[in-house]
Amino acid sequence: MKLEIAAKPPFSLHSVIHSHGWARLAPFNLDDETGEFSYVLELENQRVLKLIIEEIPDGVSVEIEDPISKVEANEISEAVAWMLGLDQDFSEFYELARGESKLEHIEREAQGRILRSPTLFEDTIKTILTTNTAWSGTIRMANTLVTQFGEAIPGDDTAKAFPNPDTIAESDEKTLREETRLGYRSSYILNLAREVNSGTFDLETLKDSDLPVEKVRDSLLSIKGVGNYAVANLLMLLGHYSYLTIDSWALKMVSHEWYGGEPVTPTEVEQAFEKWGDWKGLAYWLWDWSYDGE
DNA sequence: GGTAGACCTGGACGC
DNA sequence: GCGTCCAGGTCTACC
Repeated sequence: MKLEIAAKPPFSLHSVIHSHGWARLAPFNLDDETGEFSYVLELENQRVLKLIIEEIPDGVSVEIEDPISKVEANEISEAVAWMLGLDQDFSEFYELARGESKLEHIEREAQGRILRSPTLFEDTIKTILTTNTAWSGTIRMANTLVTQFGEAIPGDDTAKAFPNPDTIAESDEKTLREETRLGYRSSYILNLAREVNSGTFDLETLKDSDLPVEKVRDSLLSIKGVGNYAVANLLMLLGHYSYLTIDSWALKMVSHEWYGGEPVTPTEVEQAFEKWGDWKGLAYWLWDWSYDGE
């Protein structure tokens, strides 16, 4: 079974996949040898399917091994469209960026879309898993979480979906610490799963909320484990670019780019991108640093 | 409101 | 082998 989903041009699946590290976090999978890009999705009816996503002339195709119903096809199409930002329009940003040599590549390569998970719950957990750890640690923790708590495709225990809030909520901090090895993040993730599962916190409504970005930010900041860096990352995934994902890497890059290697503060990083207004988060993210950080 | 210090883990590094 | 440091931060107590 193969679905075809249109994307607003210009579009590049390669640019979405490489927009950040998410393609390396389970249940995404990017095969370095074949180039195959896939995601294991659990549908609302709890059916678990592997989606193989490829670029086609006007968008993407999604290959599913087994037959699916029309309702399931619609759910998959909506999920993939969200994950790849197929409806997103960056023409205003492209126009603004013309003439800036450090951003001259973005329109040519159709950059701007940032790969995201089907749910904000999954992206929030993954963002928490990026904090205060090496990237290899983030990959390990996400993989263990999926392996330990995710629903498998029938007959294939190696392919599992991202766990639902209820599955994690039923766990406990000891298990998350000692078996999933999430460290001090265990309590953050357990609290979030329990709040979402109980309905205390309706996280998913923030995906298409009419609230001002400041209100969305406040709501996300109320999550334990989500601070300034994490909230900026989540806002960027939601399509709000007025905050910068200032982490230790950003400080190093801006220091090298404009301050001759001298230490800089988060305020100075903000100032460096102030001219890009509501697009500054994306300008920072897509900036050609051409400095490898070594 | 600003800022030390603690926090899990695992890989890199020096000895 | 072993100890130390620290990585794509955040929270809390304290001032």
